[in-house]
Order: sequence, then C-alpha cells, then structure tokens
Amino acid sequence: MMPKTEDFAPSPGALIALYEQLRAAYGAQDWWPADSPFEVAVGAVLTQNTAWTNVERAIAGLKAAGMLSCEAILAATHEELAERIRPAGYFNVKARRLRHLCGFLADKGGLEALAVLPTRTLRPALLAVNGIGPETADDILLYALARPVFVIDAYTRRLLVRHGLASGTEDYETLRAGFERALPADVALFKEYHALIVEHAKQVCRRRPRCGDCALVETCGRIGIT
DNA sequence: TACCAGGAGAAAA
DNA sequence: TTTTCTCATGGT
Repeated sequence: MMPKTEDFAPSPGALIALYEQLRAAYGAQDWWPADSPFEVAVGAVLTQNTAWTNVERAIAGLKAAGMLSCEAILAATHEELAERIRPAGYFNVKARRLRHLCGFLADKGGLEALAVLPTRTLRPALLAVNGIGPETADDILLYALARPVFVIDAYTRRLLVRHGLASGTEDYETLRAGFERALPADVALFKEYHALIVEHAKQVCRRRPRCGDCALVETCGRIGIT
C-alpha cells in the first residue's frame, strides 16, 4: 500500500525554524558516533529499542574481540557473537540480525559496493533483510551511505506531536515522506537534524526519565520552542 | 522494586 | 489487516 503522504505535510518554514532553534540550543552534533560506515551499520542494529550507552559497551566488546567486521561476525558462532553484544540487550535477537545484515553485505560485495546502487533500489533491498526495519535501514542509508533519507524515530514522533505538526498516528513512511518533501535533499542537514532531535530528547530525559508523552516541554521552553 | 528505552518480526485476533 | 506479544540489559 502506498504511504498516506497527505496526512503529514509540514511547511518547510516550520521544519527549518525548528531545526535552527535546536541547532542554536545544542550546536553541531557531527553524527553518527562511529569510526567507519560498517560500525554505523552495526550500531544501527544494536541500538534498536536500546539506549546508546548500552550500544557503546557492545561495540567496544566487538572491537576488543576483533569482531567488528563482516567476516568476523559471519565466522563467529551465535553464542560468541551474542556474548559480545550482551550489554546492548536482546542479544540473541540482535546476534541473528547482525548475521543477516552481514550475510547481505557479503553477498553484495561489502558496504562500499552498495555505493553504486540508487537509493530507490538499495532501500527496498535493505528492508528485505530480516531484522532491518525502516529506521535501521534509514540509519544505514543516511549515516553510512550518505543518502538523503530522513530518519524517523520515537523522539522525532514525540517532537512532532508536541509541536502540533503531527497527530502521532502517522506511520513511518508518512512521516519520512513529509520531511523529505518539505526539506531540501541535503545529507548534512538530515544527519544534523536527526542528531539534534536525539540530543534534545537526551537533555531532557537525563533529568526526567519518566516524563511520559510530554518529555520535551522543559527544554522546549528553555530554548524558545513552544 | 518497577518501569522505561532511538525496533522489528512473529503470532494471534 | 491490525493488534499483541516477545526479545533483555542498564539506568533511574
């Protein structure tokens, strides 16, 4: 089914204004925190429904074991891999997902080889990999492969609802399409926008971890977003 | 101690 | 087709 793009049509001015306020409040984020595109891809799987601090421990564990490569992950047993990524939670599930992703990458000739494929081909291919959903695929496309794809996450959804730009019932593709229609297809802008939304949520959640569906009120007020 | 977190797939209704 | 359940650690 085609996404319901008519349900989310923010004005470019509203999205740019929000971005500029976040940028003024938090400065340049220079995301994603990783040493290589492959580390970005691994991190994108490990961070599923998990705080980034736990993901950092898991990636450090993979690095320490010399397992931060497609070949090493595919060569390891399920138990070895799961043990290394245990701090990220859901370790059995994520170990399978990492192996699926690495199998896909190995089959395609590595992450670098994907550079020749257009996004309209690459995105469906990533989504066809078991364990790679829309957010994970878009993290990889934007931060590992520099494609102008806007990443939607729970923080983005909450921010949009808080500011009356979305109802909260829109599906992932609707929100992504809305951002991509309203904003210029600028990889640096998309990277920074998503990173700023995450930072914005972290700043608040650090103090008020159980603030329900209105977590952004305090910081929104402080930086003048209402 | 109990609750929650940057998701995704499978099973059930 | 939509909703519910499952996976699991670490911080508060």
